[in-house]
Amino acid sequence: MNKTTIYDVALRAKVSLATVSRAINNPEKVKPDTRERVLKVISELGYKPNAFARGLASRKSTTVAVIVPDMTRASMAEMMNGIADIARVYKYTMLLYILDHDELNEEDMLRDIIAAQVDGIIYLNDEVTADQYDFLLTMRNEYNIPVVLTNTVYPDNNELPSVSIDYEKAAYEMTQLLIKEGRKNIFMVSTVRKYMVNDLKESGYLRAIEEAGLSPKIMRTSGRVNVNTEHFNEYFKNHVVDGVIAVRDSIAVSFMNVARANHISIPEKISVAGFQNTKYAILARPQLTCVDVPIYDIGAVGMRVLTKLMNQEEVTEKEIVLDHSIIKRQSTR
Amino acid sequence: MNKTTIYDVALRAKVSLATVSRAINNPEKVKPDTRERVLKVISELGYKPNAFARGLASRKSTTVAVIVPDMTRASMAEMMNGIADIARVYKYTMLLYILDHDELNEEDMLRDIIAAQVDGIIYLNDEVTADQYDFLLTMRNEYNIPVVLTNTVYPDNNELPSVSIDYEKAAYEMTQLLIKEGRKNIFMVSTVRKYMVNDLKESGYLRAIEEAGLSPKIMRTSGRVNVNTEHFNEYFKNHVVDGVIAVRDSIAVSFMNVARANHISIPEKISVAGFQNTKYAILARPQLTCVDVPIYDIGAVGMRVLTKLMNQEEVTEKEIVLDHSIIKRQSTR
DNA sequence: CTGAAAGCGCTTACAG
DNA sequence: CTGAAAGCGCTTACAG
Repeated sequence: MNKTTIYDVALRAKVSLATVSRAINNPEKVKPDTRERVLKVISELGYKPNAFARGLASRKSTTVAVIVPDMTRASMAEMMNGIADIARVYKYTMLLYILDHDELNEEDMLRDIIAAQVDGIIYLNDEVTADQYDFLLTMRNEYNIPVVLTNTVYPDNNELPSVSIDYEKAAYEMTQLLIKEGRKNIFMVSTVRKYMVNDLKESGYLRAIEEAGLSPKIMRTSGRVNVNTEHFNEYFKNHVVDGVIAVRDSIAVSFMNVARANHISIPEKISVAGFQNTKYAILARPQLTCVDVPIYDIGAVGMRVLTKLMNQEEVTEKEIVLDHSIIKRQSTR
Repeated sequence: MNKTTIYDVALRAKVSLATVSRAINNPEKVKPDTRERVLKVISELGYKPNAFARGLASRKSTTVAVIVPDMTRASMAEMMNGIADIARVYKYTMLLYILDHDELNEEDMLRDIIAAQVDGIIYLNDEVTADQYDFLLTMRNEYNIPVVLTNTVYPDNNELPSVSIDYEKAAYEMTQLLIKEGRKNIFMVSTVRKYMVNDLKESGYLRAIEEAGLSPKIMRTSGRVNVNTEHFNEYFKNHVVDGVIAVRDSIAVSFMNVARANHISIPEKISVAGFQNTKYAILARPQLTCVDVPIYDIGAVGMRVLTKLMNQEEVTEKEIVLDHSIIKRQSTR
């Protein structure tokens, strides 16, 4: 067990513990040769400052809270990788808070996070309710803890720094692509449950459709495969369709499955597109055309912005919009 | 900002800070009415003990390290949910350590984790190298930090508690299923990169094949779709095949895509099965028969075991094997 | 059942 | 550039 403490290092390096502390935290304040002597002892002893003592004394934790509302999102893992890689570079540890669906107790979480004394908060993915947004604002304004939103859409956000892509534009471009293919009856397949990010996709779709003088057709279904399969079967009996843009890859694939079961060939009869560029898109047949969201980068850039904020550096751009791209595959012509 | 401390509570409740501390940590040691008075003040003030001070004084952190070697695994998110739900119940906070692929610096991580003073460690998923295993043993034996492996296969493990399913048996059963369908040329499609969990699947496959007097055929390919598509095309030109069991759903789907491109009907000509029961399996056409791994439960049970160990409770079963099941869909007959 | 006091292992003004 | 000392906010023997 024999934990080595700062005293052990000081003793062996023949300096005071204050000097050891400085050698670690403010090396420039220590004379080069003593600094080296101290650092040598540190590595000999394998000394690592106790995080609690350090946090208590300095009021800094070099810890960030990663708040995840929904762990099952396909993009989660990839975004976490982006965050983790940057966190590693800047020596931050990640505290993971997965929101509980049953009872979102912001009050409790607030206290937990404050007790944990995190230096920053990064909020992942899509949905943030008004309550949650207020909670994040409280953290920032009253507790002075920097907050960054990554891949999170909040329409009235003009307070918190964010990193995302322009979903409205992406949907606009994708819709234009189908229009240029000559499609006239293009449906946007969105979700029954309301997601702000899907609202943006719908807006972009509507803008392109209206510009082209076509009539907008938005269908809302479930993300659950067995449910939406039924729904597609029923719905498209009575609707003419030659284009489908789904808000998620998996929904697009689900639609393609129904189309194939009904002997409707894709992309000959219907062009289909999705969002995200997941593995579903590549494994599907035909392979799915979709918007590629640079999810790793969103995480990495978000964490980088957070490190700047935690370090009191100036962040000029509040709302960072990364480039997306459209990946054309076999489901469109 | 005004952080409320234990002194504020003590003052207002007219007791010493020791009593406040006891009211929180050892309520039974405090007279009921003082206890209630203290707790009332605590909730009035919204007091939450500072985690650092607490950790420093008590040497306990109510924090567990969740070590994730590979975040991109499909099972990751679901297992995290299981862990998080139980962690929440027992009031543990999760520190997330995502291993760096480039340089697995166990030494550094060990120091980090020790510095963080976690009460327990949970190691997720599949691979653990000999070095990593040694590292975990060191944590347990020298630093006295309980460790639990979840869904992690280590052949020589007889030290660390683990929660998993019996992959050998699952593969054995799946192979038997295809044999009963009358398949004679059943391939196991495994990975080029060596994974211990896939070794187990191969063993189970071999056992069933040998029992049936058939000849074993193991093919190894890449998990990357574009690579294995090529590979499948090439390989099966020269091989007779009427059954395929892939070590992962996505590989099975990839194989089905190649089969369809070559106008080989599934399951008429070839039965195909996978492992995990991911969304790929359901979105594929035909829908994929596969082994269902109760991944949420593995996480939840693992965390539960860890709470017991951290709480010095006895854990009778060192190696917990949860039930799996085989989900028959359209890719087998 | 309760309080005074030591101590956990650091950081950081303050002197020098 | 370096050291002595206070203090961060708790827990926990030790008395009573």
